[in-house]
Amino acid sequence: MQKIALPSWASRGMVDLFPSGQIGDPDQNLSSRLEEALKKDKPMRIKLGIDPTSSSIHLGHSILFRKLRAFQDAGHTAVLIIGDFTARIGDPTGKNTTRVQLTSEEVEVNAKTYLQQLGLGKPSERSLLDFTTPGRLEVRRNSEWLEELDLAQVIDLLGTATVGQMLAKEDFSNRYSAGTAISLHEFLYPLLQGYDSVAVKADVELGGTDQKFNIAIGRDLQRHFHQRPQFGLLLPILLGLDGVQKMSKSLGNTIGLDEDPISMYSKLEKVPDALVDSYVTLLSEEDVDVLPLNPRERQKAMALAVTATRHGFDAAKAAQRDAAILVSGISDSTAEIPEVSISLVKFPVKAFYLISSIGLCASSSEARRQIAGGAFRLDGEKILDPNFEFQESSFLFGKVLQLGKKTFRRLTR
RNA sequence: GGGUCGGUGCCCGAGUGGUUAAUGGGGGCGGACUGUAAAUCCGCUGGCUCUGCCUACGUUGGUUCAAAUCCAACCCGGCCCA
Repeated sequence: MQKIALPSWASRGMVDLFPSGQIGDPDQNLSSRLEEALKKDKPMRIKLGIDPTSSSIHLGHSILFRKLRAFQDAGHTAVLIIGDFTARIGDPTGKNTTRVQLTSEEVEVNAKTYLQQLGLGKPSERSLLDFTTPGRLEVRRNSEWLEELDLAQVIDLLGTATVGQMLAKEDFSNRYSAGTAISLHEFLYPLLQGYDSVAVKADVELGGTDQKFNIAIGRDLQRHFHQRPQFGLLLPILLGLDGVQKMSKSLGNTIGLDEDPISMYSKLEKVPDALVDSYVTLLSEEDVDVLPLNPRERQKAMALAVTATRHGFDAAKAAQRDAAILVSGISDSTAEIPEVSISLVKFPVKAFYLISSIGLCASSSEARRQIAGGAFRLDGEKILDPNFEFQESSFLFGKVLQLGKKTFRRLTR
């Protein structure tokens, strides 16, 4: 049997696929399985687990969803697992005291926002996942089956893995040798995630490269429960805006999926050069070969392409134009700037208070500092006195308040 | 369970009775510079409609005119022993 190449929609951006054997066994070869599925008109089941501990999704998450969508568009079934059970237990990983102990209500709220961000209720061409075509999506919660496990079954699960295997996992071994605590139930996590694969009879599991271990455990468990083991398809972890660390909310280097076109575009266009190609491959439909060679132009083209996948080409183009205008320091009445209403602000108002009350600074103290540091402009003119009083709200209507080089708010009624 | 070391601001980490909102570094934010950025230099980095007032050094109590610093109990973690 000869090797069948993986279609490009599946291989784009992929960093690892296992097993990837080319021998006659279709269980060893995803290409054959995809063909087989089409021939028998039996869609493959593509698993992706999400952790509803926070409610907002950023571009880093989206690369997995984009891949999931590609499988959907090829006629397969996306099985989206909301890890509500695991989230409720709380992730004990952090050495700081903030244990995320979410109630089931909070998890539900997060899950709902999550699904909305993925495009629930939106037309499918603009949404991240296809929610509408019948048979293309299953949304499951792992409490469905994890809640049912009794101790005997848990012990059975624990018996499938060894301490040595667990300690071989990179983060466990790091923490072990660094002397930081590892709670026993953390060992259960990979097993529970693996059991999810059994429960939904996954054929493929998608994940970041850091998920290799957990996905492999899923294969072991499926074999243990006499199922056909899943494939693991790994995608890179997207690096964040700093270009060094992975994109993560806690590191503050993210771009939210929901961000308006301008801030999305302007964050993207100043991503480090080294990241540009990977952003294009992972976050857009564009082909890196057609990008301009000049690094600055290449960044812009990337920012445009990526923004377009979320907001459409026209909005992205407008954002590009507006971003250029804004950075030049001149406010232009046509520029699309996020608006903020000042109708609730009581006048007269001091500058620092106005700024903190519309949320441009986290606290009034910070607003004072930023003003003193020359960070604020109103219609291009620097505000230097935190205590400057604006007498009338009408004076501010339509004006643009600017923090630093990239944050803008148009003040409205 | 026993011994021992330790828990400081977003993170790391100084400080061992008295100008301490707490040295220093990282990160973040802002300013200058630049192809935006990076690098570099500079400033800021607890809160409060702020010439002042609050809250902060694991928790709770105690000693003292005065405590992150001393004492006690408790909680949490590392290591060694069981």
